[in-house]
Amino acid sequence: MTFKILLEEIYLNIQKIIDELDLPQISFVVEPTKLNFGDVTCNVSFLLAKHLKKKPYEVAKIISEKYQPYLGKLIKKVDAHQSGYINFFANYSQLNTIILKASVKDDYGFLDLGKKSRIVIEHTSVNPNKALHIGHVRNIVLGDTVARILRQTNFDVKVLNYIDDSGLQVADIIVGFKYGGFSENPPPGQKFDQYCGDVVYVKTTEKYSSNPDLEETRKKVLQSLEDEKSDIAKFAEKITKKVLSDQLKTCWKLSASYDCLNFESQIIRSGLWKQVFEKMKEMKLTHLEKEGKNANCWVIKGEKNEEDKVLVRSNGTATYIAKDIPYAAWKLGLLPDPFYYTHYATQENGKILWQTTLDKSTESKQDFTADKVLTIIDSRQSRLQKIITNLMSKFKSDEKAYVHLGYESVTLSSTTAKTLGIDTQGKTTQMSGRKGLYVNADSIIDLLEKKTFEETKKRNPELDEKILQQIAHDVAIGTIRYEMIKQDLDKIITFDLSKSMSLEGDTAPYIQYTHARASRILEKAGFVPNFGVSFELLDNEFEIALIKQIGKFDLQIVDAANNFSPKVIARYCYTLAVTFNAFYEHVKVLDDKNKSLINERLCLVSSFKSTIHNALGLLGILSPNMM
RNA sequence: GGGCCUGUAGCUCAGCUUGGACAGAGUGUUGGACUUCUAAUCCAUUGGUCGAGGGAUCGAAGCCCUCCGGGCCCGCCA
Repeated sequence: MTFKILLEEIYLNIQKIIDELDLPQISFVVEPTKLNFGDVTCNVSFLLAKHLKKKPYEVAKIISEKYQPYLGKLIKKVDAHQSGYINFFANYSQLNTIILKASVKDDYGFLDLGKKSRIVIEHTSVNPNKALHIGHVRNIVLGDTVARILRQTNFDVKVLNYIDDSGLQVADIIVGFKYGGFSENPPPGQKFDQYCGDVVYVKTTEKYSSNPDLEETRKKVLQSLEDEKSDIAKFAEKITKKVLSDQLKTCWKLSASYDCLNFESQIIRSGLWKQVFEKMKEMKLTHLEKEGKNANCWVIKGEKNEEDKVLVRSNGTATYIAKDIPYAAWKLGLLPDPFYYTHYATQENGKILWQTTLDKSTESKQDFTADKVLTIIDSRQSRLQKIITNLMSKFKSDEKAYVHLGYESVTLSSTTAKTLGIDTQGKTTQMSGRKGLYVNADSIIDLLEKKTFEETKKRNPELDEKILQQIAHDVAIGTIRYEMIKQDLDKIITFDLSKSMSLEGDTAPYIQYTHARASRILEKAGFVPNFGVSFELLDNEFEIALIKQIGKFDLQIVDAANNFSPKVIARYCYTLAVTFNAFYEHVKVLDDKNKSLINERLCLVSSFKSTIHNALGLLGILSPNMM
């Protein structure tokens, strides 16, 4: 029972008034006020003003008049404002108790939007030939956060990580190992994924321009990758699994987790493509081009002015997109599942991570398909994703079955590019794995951990090294996750090394710090606050403001879940933290002489603490008790 | 040439889905607050023709149209 209930009650009552007065049915909004005009506001009078040919204020007066009988327990006053808004004033002596008691329950912020329905999310999906860079981190954090929000709203979420282990980028490092003379062992101290990406991949791709033979070799390697019995394929499997294992360490460090790893090589060998291709032919979604530049190719017709997309080359081989289509169809459960599943690892949160296999002798069948699929890939792939979305909507007869959640990429600031040895003349620049121009995820985490360790030690010199390290880690991961999530998906993030080290203002540490402050108050109080009281003493502006914010948690979750917009939760966390800091500054909880008041305030602090903890948890950010 | 995204304070961004009450934050500037529940904090100060123009509306940062600036994508590569 929270703000949401308030809104719903007012909405229903206004609807009743509309019916009673026989007014036209319109879709009005009841929402929390942004400014200091009561607690809840409604725009119905603006909308009705048009139909009734009256001024909004006149309509507001009529409706607020009619609302009088509905006033009572939760709403004590309704006011028709000059501007035309109808403003409602909550009865805090009642609402306080309701919100505070609800907020400390385990299920606070758990909403049943999904009704346990299955949703599959794919994210991360990094080529297994290099270490993760800061751009991949945006994908991982976005995907993981959306998964957390959907779980919180009672969806049965399964997270997939697609491993493109048979693509060109993998072929590149195989060429490097087999024909470029690179050792299979990295120099001491270097992670294998970093060695593959920073050294083998970069140096091998450099050689192609001066060595055309090597490019021929790459083509042959690429072909051999598809044949599971070839030595190249076996070797590649060994290498990519090693890279993958290192990449996953980074993902786990970022608090991300998965349910299943899907290997592209197995999708190719499974024969799923043939089935989908036949289906597409039947449904006339692809056709064989007779003439023109795509003669003898199977193509998908472009919409309007868009180019046709080649599916099968004139030599009969399938193109890149022909690997993605069966995978998408498989995720939607449109094809019989050819895979078996083996245990890859048990993750830190206790969840088992499975991996696909084609080996029938292995243990089990699992189900990682759903009627609803969310694929998280950056918007540079929007065009391809749009083709797949269209196809899937026809297969599934559902426009929204397959959703591409796109986001803008992470670019490097010119100063950061310069530290990597590239002069971009003041402009930001796209990262490039091939050129070795990127900021490595592990190294940025390390830098942040070092910095947060120093900051924490400065404030808590008496603390044990291990505890300091744990706090530093939680704050560092919080910082990087928050930076990746706080802006909208369609905004480019310009990554700057020095700016990313900021721990003040609108950052995770700011928010985490409020949690530490609240913990300390509760600790110093020396007793567990008693919630069995009426909370009528909490009536100053800081207390009320804080209770109000706490009561808005579930509204934000609904918004975030419906729009796949984790930023909403990030903004909520920040606003809630700001409100708490104002309270902290102006209300000395433990100083008061009135014991009952201290108790009620401690309840409020406790309520805040658990709400901010839950809200940060949705972002995959932990809340230390000390900082 | 076509498609997608974007333009709000010096800088980085909310607000736009659902038009309505003085356009909000952070950072930066300048000044102030730690014998007090941790100053990773708070308070004050400074700062905006909401890219430009037009349209519909009683009313536009938001909706429609045109233009301008910036980014990304458009291979029988993956």
